[in-house]
Amino acid sequence: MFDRIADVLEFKGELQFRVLAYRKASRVLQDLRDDIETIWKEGKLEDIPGIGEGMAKKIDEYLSTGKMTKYEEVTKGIPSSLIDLLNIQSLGPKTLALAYEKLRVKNLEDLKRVIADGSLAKLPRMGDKKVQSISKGIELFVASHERMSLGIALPLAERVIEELKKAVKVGRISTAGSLRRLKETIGDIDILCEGTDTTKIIEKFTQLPVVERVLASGGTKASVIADGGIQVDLRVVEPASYGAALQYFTGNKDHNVKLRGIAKDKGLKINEYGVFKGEKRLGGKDEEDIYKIVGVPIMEPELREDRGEIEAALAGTLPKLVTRSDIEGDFHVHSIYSDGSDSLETLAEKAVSLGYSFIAICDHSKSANYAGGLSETTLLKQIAEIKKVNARFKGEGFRLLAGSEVDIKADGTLDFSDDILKKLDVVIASIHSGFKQRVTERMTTAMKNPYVHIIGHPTGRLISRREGYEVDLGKVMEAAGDTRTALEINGFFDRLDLTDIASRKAKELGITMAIGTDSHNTAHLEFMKFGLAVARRGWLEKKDLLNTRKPEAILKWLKAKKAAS
DNA sequence: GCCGTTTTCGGCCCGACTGTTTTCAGTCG
Repeated sequence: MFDRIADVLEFKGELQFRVLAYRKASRVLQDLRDDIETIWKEGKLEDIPGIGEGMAKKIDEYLSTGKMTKYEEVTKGIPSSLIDLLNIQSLGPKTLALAYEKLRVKNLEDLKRVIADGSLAKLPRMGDKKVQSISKGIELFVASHERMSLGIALPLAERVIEELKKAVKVGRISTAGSLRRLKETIGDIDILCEGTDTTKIIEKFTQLPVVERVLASGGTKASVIADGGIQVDLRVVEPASYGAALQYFTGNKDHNVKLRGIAKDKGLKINEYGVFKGEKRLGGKDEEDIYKIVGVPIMEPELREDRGEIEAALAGTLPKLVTRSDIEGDFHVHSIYSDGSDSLETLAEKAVSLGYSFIAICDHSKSANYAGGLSETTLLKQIAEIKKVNARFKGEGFRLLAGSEVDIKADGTLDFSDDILKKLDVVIASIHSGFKQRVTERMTTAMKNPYVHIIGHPTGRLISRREGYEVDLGKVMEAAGDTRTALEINGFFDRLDLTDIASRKAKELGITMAIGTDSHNTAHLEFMKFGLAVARRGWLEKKDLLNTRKPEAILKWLKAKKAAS
């Protein structure tokens, strides 16, 4: 609602700072790790940075009565079909207001009409070229205005960088923006590169094979649409400014605003070319320069979301984030026994090549007909084969863990009996059906079972496809703490579940987490990088993840639950 | 609309590109 208010106020020409205040309020509420109702009941709304007296009153009114007077006042008489048009590139609030006032444009159809009949181009400060770029914006708007998942964007960005390196000589080159922060979804791909012959680099970039269409192209930057309809922005800077530009374009916006504010208080100015005192550039070649000069310890890109990382840096309490080299293995791997496509041996070989000391084979359980779930008999057969494979890999310091991804059925019971479960090294319990049926209760019951070690994909969301279960994550986390059950960070890029914010909350509650890639073939094992991205964005350290321990220590940890119950 | 402790009023990050202008407004990130 706050976001919508911001949109409408902007459309109405309201003071920009007020608009920004609403946008910021919207963002901090979305970033909350605790339930807003809990904070509200404790009377601590105004403790949230960005929420002042005015916003708190509006939240209070909404939570008390279910309506918000300000929202109704602001949006009164403004059709939502009109405000939706602000998502069209090159069409901003000023132009839209003009079209609304002069030409009574109220929706996409109207807009298309005034473009076709030439009346939009005749308005003041409008012309054919402007209308043309709005037309292009409409095409993009209609085709896809959804963010793409990290799992799609990252390989595409890597491809663009490879092509660019082949086409022209460049210096340092990196992804920037939300992609460098490894956010779960990406709006557009930002690439930054270092070079002296900027004109040539820009020119070659716009001619790459992957480029479908050029949106804009200037002396230092260009925007194109690449295969698949995603926008790619390239920015070229000279070596002395590369670090400053990398810092600047990595963001996020609120992080940068805060850092610049700190710089400003010290009489310094940060822009994408460096840190300046008056006219004098104090640094900018490397990203570290910027933070160092401003007096804020540098932090990893994944943390730069203005979620308290600058404050933590200043207080010396930044987390030492878990890294890829800390990871000993993967907890969630499917094999050819259920709906995976590779054998136990092939999976083991790949895992060894990744430097792992274990992977847990967790195929589906018997009720999962859709995924070739294993019967008790087949599961026992699989356990026997795992033992054989382990004998082969013994000398390499690697072992398969025998596991199962056991369904929590719609009636709340588990798909295998305890007699079966206790034969396994590791048990993941997951919900695959009955998404709206007492999900929280079913999960907490499953956690009370001493043989259940991990809850798989705890919210069930599929990025941009499915909302997830009706689950009270707060209660699930409480139960995870009480029963000493781990929660999964599912690294399959469509899931990324738990999310970064939920993972951080779980960490704060002292809950251990386990990354599982939900692999269905050897290539999927690489999705560990996405699970790791979530963990790092959730401020997780080595100790917070079960994956960072050796198999013997893991088995000890897993068995301890049974011993304690 | 938020925020601060040198301020409860007056700030609020900064610059590139485009197009319509002939000095700048609008949009974007």
